[in-house]
Amino acid sequence: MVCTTNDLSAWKDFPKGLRVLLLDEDSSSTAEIKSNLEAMDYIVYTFCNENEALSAISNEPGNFHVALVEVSGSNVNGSFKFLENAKDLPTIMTSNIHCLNTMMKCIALGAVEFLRKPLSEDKLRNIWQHVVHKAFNAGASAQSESLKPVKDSVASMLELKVELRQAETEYMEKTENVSLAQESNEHQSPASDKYPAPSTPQLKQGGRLLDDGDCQDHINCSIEKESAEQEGESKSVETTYAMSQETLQLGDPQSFVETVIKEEDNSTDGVKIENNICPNPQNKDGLKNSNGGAKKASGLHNSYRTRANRKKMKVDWTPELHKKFEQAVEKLGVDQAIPSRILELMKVEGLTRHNVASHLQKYRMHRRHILPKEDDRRWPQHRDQVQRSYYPHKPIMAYPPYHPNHALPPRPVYPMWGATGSHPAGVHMWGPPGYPPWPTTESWHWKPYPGMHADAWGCPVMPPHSPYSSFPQNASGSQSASMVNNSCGVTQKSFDLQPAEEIIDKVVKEAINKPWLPLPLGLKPPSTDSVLAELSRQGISSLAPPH
DNA sequence: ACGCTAATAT
DNA sequence: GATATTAGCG
Repeated sequence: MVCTTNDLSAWKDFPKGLRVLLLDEDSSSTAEIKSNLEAMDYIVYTFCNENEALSAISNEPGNFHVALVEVSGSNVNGSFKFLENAKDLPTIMTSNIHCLNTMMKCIALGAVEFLRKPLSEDKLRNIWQHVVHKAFNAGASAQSESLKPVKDSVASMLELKVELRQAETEYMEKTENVSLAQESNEHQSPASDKYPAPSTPQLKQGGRLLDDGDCQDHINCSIEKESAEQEGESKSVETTYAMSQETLQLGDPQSFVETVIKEEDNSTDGVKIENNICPNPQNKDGLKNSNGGAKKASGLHNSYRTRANRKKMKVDWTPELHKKFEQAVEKLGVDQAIPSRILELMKVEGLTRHNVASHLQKYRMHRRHILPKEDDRRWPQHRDQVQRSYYPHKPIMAYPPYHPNHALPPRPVYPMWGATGSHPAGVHMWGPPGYPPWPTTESWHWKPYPGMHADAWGCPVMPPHSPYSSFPQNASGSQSASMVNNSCGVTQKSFDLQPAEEIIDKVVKEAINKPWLPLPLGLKPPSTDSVLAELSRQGISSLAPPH
């Protein structure tokens, strides 16, 4: 075809000579773009309607490397038609209109990028990237003759670079770029062609997520699978996750959540390279979920490369990721929340149980250490009756599940995870500014019983004066129990019956074994005073710090 | 195997 | 110092 080995040798100054199909109905802008591109040594072929362009493609397949297509208001369908019929050609859409839906549709139809007009020189200059990406990431079917030379050429360039770098470094693993080249040769999946350039072939993701209809996340950077973590050196097949067309729903742009995992790469001098990619901050508008207005950062992720080394990945617990974590925990109930189940519920590709366990550990620590203080601080009058109200412990206490619609106390002061307000700019993971990072409004259910909304909570209402004998809802008379039952209309047989000894044992035991959990009703943690009193009774007058 | 905690690393 | 990973134990 047009790309021959001669071209290859001529491509020392790549991307010079790359052939651009320019489809634009507006002749003046066409001329401008053309001249700009030509100034950059691209070879430009212009067309003013899609049929012409398409026939040019079909007549001379492989003649073009990349297409630049205008999406005009008047002929949107023409653009789409082109897209659909030129799947083998990396196609960049350009437009004055930047309607998110249109953009989405273009991308969904296979466009590699959507550029807003006016097309700056920078934008134009870089269009070759899509050609290279295609050359390396497209399936064999799409490996047209025009791409092959590109690939070879680029590969050889990269190899050159590798040698140079190796010369100046002591030890270094095979450069990712090389493995990239090799991998794309070996692991190409047939279905992996014609995806947006920045994204690499993806795993399809099955099933829906949490029942609130939340979105699917993809970790867009390669992580090793959990199965690989126990086995020694099995070269784990790297997978890079990106948006899949199956999950793409045109009318539902908010269903993309940004989830980023940083990959750390201790290369030569120990400089950390973060492969943190989220290049398209495009749609911030109207990203409200119907079920609660959760804001979603969205973005198509440019997974830049596919790598095959076994470096440890660092999971970046973005707000989105954490939110899923939190939702999983909520769904399970704090006490039932164990790493494996959370992992299951989160349905995040690539996340390992270890990651979740680690996060869970922190989460619990946070709850354990910060919350009681918060509680105290907010209701000092009940200092020695710290009541932890969120306790959906089904088996024993039969608390009602989390109710998403309950009213929140106005301007609640939620506990912060990290230092109080001393987070620099890195708060990105802890939610929108002004909000405390971890506990989102949905997840923290601190209801002082004085003003508690029993309707929403169902029943963990306890008279402020209730004695701290066990099970005040029974001990203090059936009155409170029945009142509660009446008021919330929930039948709670367990409250009507005198708890069996074993139940009490179980509760107490559990309270002891799982200190991070809220205490069941009627149990209270020892007050500071009583602890001190007991200590002094035992002859201990001062406390050594916990460590 | 799994969950949890503590130690370790970044 | 905060946060994620790893190791070790039950």
